[in-house]
Amino acid sequence: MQCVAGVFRRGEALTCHWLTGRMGGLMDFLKGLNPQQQQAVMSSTGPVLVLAGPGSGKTRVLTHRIAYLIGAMGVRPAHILAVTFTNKAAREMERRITSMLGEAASGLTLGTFHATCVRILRRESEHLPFQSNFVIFDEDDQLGLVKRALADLGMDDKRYRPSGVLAAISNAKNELLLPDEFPVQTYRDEVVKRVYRRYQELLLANNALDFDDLLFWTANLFTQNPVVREKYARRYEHVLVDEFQDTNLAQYELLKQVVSFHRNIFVVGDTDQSIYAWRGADYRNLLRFEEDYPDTQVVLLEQNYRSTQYILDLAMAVIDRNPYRKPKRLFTERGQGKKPLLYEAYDDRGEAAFVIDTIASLIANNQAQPGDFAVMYRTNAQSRVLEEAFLKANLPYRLVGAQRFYGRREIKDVIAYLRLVHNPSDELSLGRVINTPPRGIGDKTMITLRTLAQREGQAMGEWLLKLAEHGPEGYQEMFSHRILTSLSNFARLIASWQRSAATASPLSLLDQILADTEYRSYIDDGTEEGNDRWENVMELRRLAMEYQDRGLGDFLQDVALVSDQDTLQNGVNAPTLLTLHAAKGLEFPYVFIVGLNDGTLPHARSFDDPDAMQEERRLFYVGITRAGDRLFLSFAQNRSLYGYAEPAAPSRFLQDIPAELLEQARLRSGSLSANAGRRTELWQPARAGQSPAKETPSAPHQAAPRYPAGARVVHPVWGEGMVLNSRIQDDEEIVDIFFEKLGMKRVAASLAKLELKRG
DNA sequence: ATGGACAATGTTTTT
DNA sequence: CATTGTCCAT
Repeated sequence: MQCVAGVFRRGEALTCHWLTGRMGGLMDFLKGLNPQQQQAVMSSTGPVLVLAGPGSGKTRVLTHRIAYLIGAMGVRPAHILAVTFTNKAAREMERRITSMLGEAASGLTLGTFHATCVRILRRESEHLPFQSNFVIFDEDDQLGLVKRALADLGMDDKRYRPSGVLAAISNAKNELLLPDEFPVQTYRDEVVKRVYRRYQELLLANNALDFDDLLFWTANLFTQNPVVREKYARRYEHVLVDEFQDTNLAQYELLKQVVSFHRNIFVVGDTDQSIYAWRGADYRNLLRFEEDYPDTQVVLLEQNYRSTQYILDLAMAVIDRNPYRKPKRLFTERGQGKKPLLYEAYDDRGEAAFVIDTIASLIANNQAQPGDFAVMYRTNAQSRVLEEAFLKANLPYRLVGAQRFYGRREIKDVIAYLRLVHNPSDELSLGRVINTPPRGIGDKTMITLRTLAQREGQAMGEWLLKLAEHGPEGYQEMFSHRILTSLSNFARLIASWQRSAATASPLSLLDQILADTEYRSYIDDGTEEGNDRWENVMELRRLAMEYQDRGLGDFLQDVALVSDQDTLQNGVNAPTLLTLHAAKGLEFPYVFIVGLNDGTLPHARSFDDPDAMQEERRLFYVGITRAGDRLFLSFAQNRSLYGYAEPAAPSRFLQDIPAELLEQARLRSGSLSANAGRRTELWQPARAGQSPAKETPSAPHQAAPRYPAGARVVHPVWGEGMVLNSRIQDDEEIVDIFFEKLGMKRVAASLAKLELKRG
C-alpha cells in the first residue's frame, strides 16, 4: 500500500505508514530535533524554504525530512529527488538516511546536480544533439577548445585571452543563453559570441559536454521538451535541495521544471554562506524563491550546535557589516568557550610556524588529536609554505584539492588514452596522446591529419580507426613513409584497445595501454620525481580497480566529476589544509585561518567591486563558523607576491572585530627556534599528502598498526607522548610520536620499547 | 620533430 | 618566482 502524497496531517501520517512496524513510528524521525528543525521536517507539501545558519543542523533536517517522507508519509524513495553540490555531501546524506531506514531507502535519487544531470542526459540522448556516451571536458579541455575555436576563426589569442573568453562563455551558459542570444554591446562581445558558437560546434563534434553544458542541456531539455519534462516532473513527487544559495540560473530553472507538476520543493540554504557568485551562483535565488512560490513556508534555524559563543559572536561581528541582509541571531548552548586568538607574524613562514607550534603543543598536552585541526587560506598558493612547515616538522597532514591529483600530467595522459578509446571523436584527448610518448608525430602531421579527416567528414580518431582497418594504401603522397608507419601503428593500437574495452574491465584496459605504450619507461626516468609520477599512475590504477563490475564510461564520468572536497578522506588522523571555499560544509574543533592580510583576504581582485567584497566577507564568515572550540587567526607583516616580500597591511575585516572578542599575540621568536632546531635534526621527508582521492584498499600496508594515530604511549627514556602517524613498512611498524619533552621522534615500534597507555 | 634556452606573463575561489 | 609559451638550433 502506498500513501499518496497529498494533505499531510499528523494523524494521517501514522495511519498510512506502511513501514511503521519496522521503523518504530513518527517519533524516530523527530528524535533529537529542536522545535524549528521539527517544524521543517514535518512541514506539509508545497514549497518550503529553510534558512539555516551555520552549524544549525541543516543536513540533519534534510536527512530527517527524507526519512520522514519515506518512513512516515509512505512516499516511495523512487519518487524523491535530492540534490547536493558535492559527492561528499551526497554520500554523507546517503549514509545517514541508510542508517535510519536501511533498505527501505533504496531507489532514492540522491546526487550532485552534475551527476544527476549526466544521468538524465545519457538516458534522454535521443532528444539531444549528442550521443549517450559523451565525455565530460574539464577546464583544461575547455581552454584547449577555446584556443581551437579562436584559431579556426583566425582570431589572435593574445588579444582575446582564452581564459577570459571561456569565462564569458561559461557565464552565458549559466544564464541559459544560446550563442545566438549572447548579448552584444562591444566588439569584444561580438568576438566572444562567434567563439562561443564555434566552441559549441566543436564540443558536439567531439561528442563532449563541458561542466556548464550538463546543467544547460538538462534545463533546456526540460523547458523545450514537454514530454520529457512531464516524465520527470510526475516522477519526482518531492525534490530537496542542499546549499540552495549556490544555485545558478540554470539550476534554478532546472528545479523549477522538475517540480512543475507536484510543486513539492524543499530547499535549504543560507545567504551568508554564498561564496560562489563568481561561478554564476546567485543567492538572490533564495529571495526569488519566495516570489516564485508565494505560498512558501519559511523556517528559520538559528540555534548553533557547533561553536562556542565567542566564535559565533566573532562571526556575527564580521558578517553584520554586510548590507542588505536579514540579521540572524546565532546562539548556542555550548557556553562562552575560549577567546579566539589573533596572531601577528613576521611573514607567512612565521604564520606557518605559529600553526605548527600551536598544533604540536595542543597535541602534546593531550588537549587535541591531530585530526581535530584545520588550516584554511584564501588561495591555493598559500598551502605551499604550510606544507613545507608540516614536512619539516615531520607532521603528517592531509591536503584537500583534486587538482593535486587529477591535474597531474601523467594522470591526464592516461585518462586521455582511456577517453580516446571510449570516444574516438575526442580530438583533444587524441591531440594529447598521439605523440605521448613521442612517436614522431608533430604539428605538421596533425594539420594534414585534420584536413584529411575533415575532408571525409570524420573526427581524426575515427579516421585513424579506418586507417587501421584498411591499411595505409592511398595516403603515401600525404605522409612520408616513416610517419605513415607511425600513424598506422598508433591507429592499430587504438583499434586493439577498443576491442579490449568492449569486453575487458577498465583496469585491464588501462594495463594494456600502459604496456603497449611502455608508459612507465616514458615517465619514470629513475629520478625521484619520475618515480612519484609512476606512483601516481599506480594510484589511478588502484582507483580503476573499483570499477571491475562497471564500465569504462562510469569510471571516466566519476573521474571527471570529483570535486576537491570529495578527495577529503575521513578517518585520517592528521590536520587538514584547505581553501576557505573547500571548507564550506565542514567542521573542525580547532580552526586556523591564515593570511588575514589586505589583498589576500579580502583578495585584491575584489577591492573595486562591492559585491565581490561582500563575498570575501562571507568567505571569512564561512571560515570562522567552521570552528567548534577554538579559532586562531593570523596575518603577516610581510607578504611576498612574485618572489619579493613586501610590507602588508592587516585585513580590513579585522577592524570590524571588537577588541574584547579577540586575544592578540605577537610573534615570539625565542621559543619557536628552539623547537625548530630540535626538529630539523630529525628531519626526514614525510609522505603526507601524497595519496589522493580514495582510501587505498590494496595498499601494501594492510596490517593494523599496534600504535594507531592518537594513541598515548610511554617510552622508557623519552617519556610520554602521542602517536601522530603510524605506518607499516617492510613488515615493520614505523611510528611518529610527539613527545611532550622532546618534540617529534620517528621510531620503529619493534626497536623502541613502547608501552601503550589507555585512555 | 625534438629539445633546449630564453622570455613573458601572471595568481582567487571550482562543480 | 615558477610556470608556460616561443624561438632556435640540432
